[in-house]
Parts: sequence; C-alpha cells; structure tokens
Amino acid sequence: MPFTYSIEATRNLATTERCIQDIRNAPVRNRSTQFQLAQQNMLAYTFGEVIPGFASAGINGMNYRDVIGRPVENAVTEGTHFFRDDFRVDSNAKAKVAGDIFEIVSSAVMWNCAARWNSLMVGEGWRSQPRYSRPTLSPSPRRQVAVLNLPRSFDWVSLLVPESQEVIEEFRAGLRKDGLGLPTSTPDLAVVVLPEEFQNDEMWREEIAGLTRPNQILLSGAYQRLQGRVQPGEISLAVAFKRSLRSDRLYQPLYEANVMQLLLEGKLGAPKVEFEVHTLAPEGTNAFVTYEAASLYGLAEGRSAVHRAIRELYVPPTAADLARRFFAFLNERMELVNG
Amino acid sequence: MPFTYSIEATRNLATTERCIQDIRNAPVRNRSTQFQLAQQNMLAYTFGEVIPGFASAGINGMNYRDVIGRPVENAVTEGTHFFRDDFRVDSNAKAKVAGDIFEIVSSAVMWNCAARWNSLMVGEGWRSQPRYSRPTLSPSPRRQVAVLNLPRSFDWVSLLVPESQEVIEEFRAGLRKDGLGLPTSTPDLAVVVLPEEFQNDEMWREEIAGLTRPNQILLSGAYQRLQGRVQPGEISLAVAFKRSLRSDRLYQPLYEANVMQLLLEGKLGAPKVEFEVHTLAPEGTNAFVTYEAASLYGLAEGRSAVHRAIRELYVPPTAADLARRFFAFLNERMELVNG
DNA sequence: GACTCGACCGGTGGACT
DNA sequence: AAGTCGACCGGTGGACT
Repeated sequence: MPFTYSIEATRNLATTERCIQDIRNAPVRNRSTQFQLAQQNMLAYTFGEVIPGFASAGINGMNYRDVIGRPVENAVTEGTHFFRDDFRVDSNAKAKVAGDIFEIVSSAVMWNCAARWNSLMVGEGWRSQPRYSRPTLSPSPRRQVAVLNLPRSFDWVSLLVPESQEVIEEFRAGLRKDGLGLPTSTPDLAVVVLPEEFQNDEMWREEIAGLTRPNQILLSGAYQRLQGRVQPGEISLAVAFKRSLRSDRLYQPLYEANVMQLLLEGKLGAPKVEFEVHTLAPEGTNAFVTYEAASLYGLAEGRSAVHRAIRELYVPPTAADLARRFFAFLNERMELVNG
Repeated sequence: MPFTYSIEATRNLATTERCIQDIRNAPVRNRSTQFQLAQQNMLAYTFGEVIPGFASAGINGMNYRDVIGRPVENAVTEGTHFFRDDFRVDSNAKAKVAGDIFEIVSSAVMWNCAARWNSLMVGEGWRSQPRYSRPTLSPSPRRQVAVLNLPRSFDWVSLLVPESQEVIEEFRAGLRKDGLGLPTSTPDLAVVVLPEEFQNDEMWREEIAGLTRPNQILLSGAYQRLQGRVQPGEISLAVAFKRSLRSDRLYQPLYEANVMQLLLEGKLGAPKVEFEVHTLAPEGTNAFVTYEAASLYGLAEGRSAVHRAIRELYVPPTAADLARRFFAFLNERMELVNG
C-alpha cells in the first residue's frame, strides 16, 4: 500500500481491492459510468501506511495539494495500466472523489493530532516523532478532544446532550406554529471536548498508522459514540473542507455557521462558535472577502462582541502546517475547559 | 431561427452564428475544450422568435423543462451534423449553458409579463394574446415595474438610491473597525418599482418577440438604467434560478436573502423582502424543508412578524404557469405602492 | 486579443433503506 | 441487493481588463 504508485503492489491486489472498478458489464441503472474510482480502495492504497503530518518528513512537508491529489493520480495510473485506451472517467467522478479525499485525509491528520494531544492531556508526555512543539496548556484529562468526521445527512444538533436538544426543539416548536423552521445540517468535521465517560479510553489517544479500511471505519463512525453527549460549549471547532472554491460554493458553511451561532451562542449560552473553512485552491481573493461577513445573529441583537461567522479561510501549505495550526488552536481554545 | 431544429435554418447561418464553435485550431489556453456551446447564438437560434408564455399555445403550455432543454438539444444536433464522431462537449459545458439559459429565458418571460403589466398600469388596457386573466389592482403609472436580470459580480446594493447606500456604508464602516464586513452579492433577478423618471418610457411596456442578440443585450443591460434609483421598499421581488438542485447548492440564495432582510428590513425600514428560488428539478423534498428556514435577522430581534428567508421554492410546470404566477404576485404586491 | 474573473450545474461513490 | 438519498467539485461561455 504505497504512497507512490507501485506496479508490484497493484499486481498483488485482489480485483475487489483495486482503485479502478470495471463496471462495463454491470452498469449502474441510468448511468453511463464505465469505470468507478473506488474511493475507499484508493485511500487504502495511497494512504494505507501514511497519515500526512505523521509520516516521513518528505510527505509531511510536501505540498498538501499534491498529497491530496495522489490517490486520483495513482488510480488513473492503474486504470491506464489495465485498460489502456478504454479507460476513461468523467471529470465529475474525479471531482467527487478528490473532495471526499481532501475531507477524509484532513480529518485523519486532525484525528492523529487529537490522539497526540489527548496523550499529553492524560499525563503521558509529548510524543516526539514527528516533532511538533509541545503545547503549553497545563494537561488535564478533561481537556481531551474528539475529532469527528461527520457523515452526509448529519445534523450537528444530535451531538448535544438531551437537555440542549430540548431547548432547540422548544424553540422550533414555536416557529412551527407560524409555518417556519430552522433546520440544521452539519459542518464536515467537528472537534468536541471528549465526554467524561470516555476520558480513560485509550482509543482516543491512539494515532492511526494509515487509512486502511478498518481505520477508515473507525474515523467515520466515531461520531456515533458521542451523539447526545456533548454540551453546547464543548463544540470547540467546526470545519468545512472544500478542495477548491467557486464563488457560488462558499455559502453552505457561511449559513450553517450563522445558524450554529444563533442556536449555540444565542439560545444555549455557549461561547463563540469557531467555524473555519479549509481549501487548497481559493481561486482569487473574493472568498476571503465573503468570509469577512459578521455573524448575523450577533449583529441583529446589537451585541457588543460581534464576530465573524467564519473565523478563517485556511489554505494548508503542507500537512505539517495543518497539524501545527491545529495544535496551536487546541492550546488556546482548550483553556476554556476547566482543567 | 426556429424553436424546432431545422437543417435549412442551420445551413443559412454564418459560421460565427452557429451554436457550435469549432476551436480545435484555436484552443483556449490551459483548456482542452474542442467545441464551444455558443450560448448567445443558441438562444438566438431556438428563441429568436419565441418567448415562452408569449408564443404559441403549444410552447406556452409545453413542459418548461423541455422548453429550457431545447437550445442544448438543438446545438448537439447541429454539432453532430457538422462534426459527426469528432463532436464532443463536456457535461460541465452543458451544465453551465443550461443554467444560464434557464436564467435568461425565465427573465425574458418575466420581462414580457412586466411589459404587459406596465401597459395596463398606464391605462392602455389588458392585452389579450396570449390570454391571461386581467389583474384586478387599480392601474397607476406609479405601479409599473422593471425586471432586471442581474449580471455576474453584481451587488444589489448598487440599485439603491444614494441616501440608502450611505446608510449601509455607515453601518459597514462601524463593522470594519472590528475587522468585520457584511458583503452583499446578488440574486439572479430583481423586480423593482419603475422609477418616476422612466414612467413615460415606452420601452418598459414593449414585449419582446424573441431573444435575438439585440434583445438579449436590452434585457441583460437593463439594470444599468436603474442603478442608484431604487428606494429600499421598491425591491419588490428577488429570484434565484437553479435549473436543478443539490443539497449543497441551496445556500447562496438562502444566505443572501438573510442579508437583504437584515439590511433592507432592519436598517432601511423596508417591508418584507420577497426572495424566491425557481428550479426545474428539486430532486427530492429536502430543499423544500431547507427553505422553510426563518429569517435569522427577525429571529434574533425577537420580532413578532418573523417570516421565512425564502418565500417559496417554485417549480414552474410551463411558461404559462410562470407568467400567471408572476401576474398574481404583481397584483398582490404592487398594492403596497401608492397608486 | 490575451487574460482574469463570476457563477453556472450534473456525474459521481458511498450510506442507507 | 436494487433503488434512493447526500454532498462532492471542476469545466465551462461570457464579461471585463
């Protein structure tokens, strides 16, 4: 499972493990797809033994856009090898898979950061390989975090403890009388304070070695363990991943951040909701301006401490930079949690 | 310029007027595009003598999705005719053009509705072909409207009279001190009260016969005439056009509606801002739920008259339905304007 | 005329039913 | 297991510089 394409490794794959699935004889109804980019196999192939930022210096410091592009690159190499001129995939296929890979790999980087952070918080000291500067916040098991890559169709409200969900439900019940609602969807990822009942579990301190299928399942299913167990103030960070930007594709995070702020800050008394957007191709400066928008809820209330809805549009240069930045964030934000 | 593909009509086109432009020998830098879908030529070809809703009964009552799909259909027929097996366009090319065509054609339908409405408002009576039921609002030249298809990169605030723009500018100046902003972008289309200085101009009462290139320019440039001349309460309707929906593509209109409501209702004392979304393929019911969201500004203020940010997600069955619905809207909303 | 900038949406791989 | 449902984004034609 090499980061760099290997004809030997490819040859040893069972056909079901290959990155390219030939479905010309088993087409999906109402589609003309001939070859599928098997996203999970691609992740296992390219990142099966590699988590960027926690791998070799060469990968940790490599241009992150190139790192994220590698699975599709490898898959296309494989497809061309087996199918030559017959091989073709729609640009929309690459687009879908590249977007999911950016999200999943970045989540894995942050998962490993959280594991390392948590290990420090329970008093195990600061792991030294690869080297990141040691956070200065005084360790406490209560300051552990969980990194949750949230699935499609998720509703972030389901993370909250029942009492908080009830407050929101009552608020919505009032709206429904007028035919109104305030539906919530989700960021791609949430960082939450690790609930007390998990603070002795080792799994939250274990760095994964790569995105094998079992590890993919571990990370993508982690959110289920925390549903109904998070206090409003414990949603420490929300992240939206967008591999590239277009002016019309900026608004789901911007809107969802506004709703989160209205509900968490306004109705549940939580501190500032930190919501950020990660991208590898901002395509101009317009997005940075769009994301300077003040949080509408705070504005309307005429509060003194108005803030942006989106705290930052971040373009990670390398996986190591992403990790360093996340450690710095935790070092600052987790001070809010009583040690 | 037939609505139905005609090999004779195609044969008579100059190459620059054709719907398919062969650019294999003049490629765009950094692109692999071989054939371009000449969007404006396509509109002139298929709709050069037809505005749906103001054409024959067959077209007015035809499934609007099929009407909107016709230009691409005709262009593909042309391309196949001239280039046979060489002809290919990316699905993203069709997607872009289909989206713009939905926007431009729907704007043209509404333009003609406005022309007919205005003609009634200045006392010329109600035109009878094709037949729509006569609005009941008492006519007044002050109740005329302008339909503005707004361009890419537009800022709806530029429509407002200088005094109102200044109010917004002052508000933003306060935000900028804290590193905040509240940038505005635009709906695809705005319906505004026709300013007094234009109420005798015939052009606002003239129905166009088709989307010839000059008429395309007339409609797409109309907004320039009204910039700086609209009172906050005179933005009667904002529309976003989305040929098809995806769950992630719902939020630009939802967010922009919220911002418009904060600024126009909250800061400038305008009545309820009516913002709607038109689509031909909602793809499930989720979008209808998303658009039940209450306007965040009203919520935060704890106002009594909270309303939805998006008034409706509308799926026009035919062009005649779109026209009828717009007449009904004008009949109701323009009552707010003193006759 | 070459280049940059907006905003268009449909084809996709996987989760869930 | 066949069908439905989420949310991914890159290639595009035109306006502008």
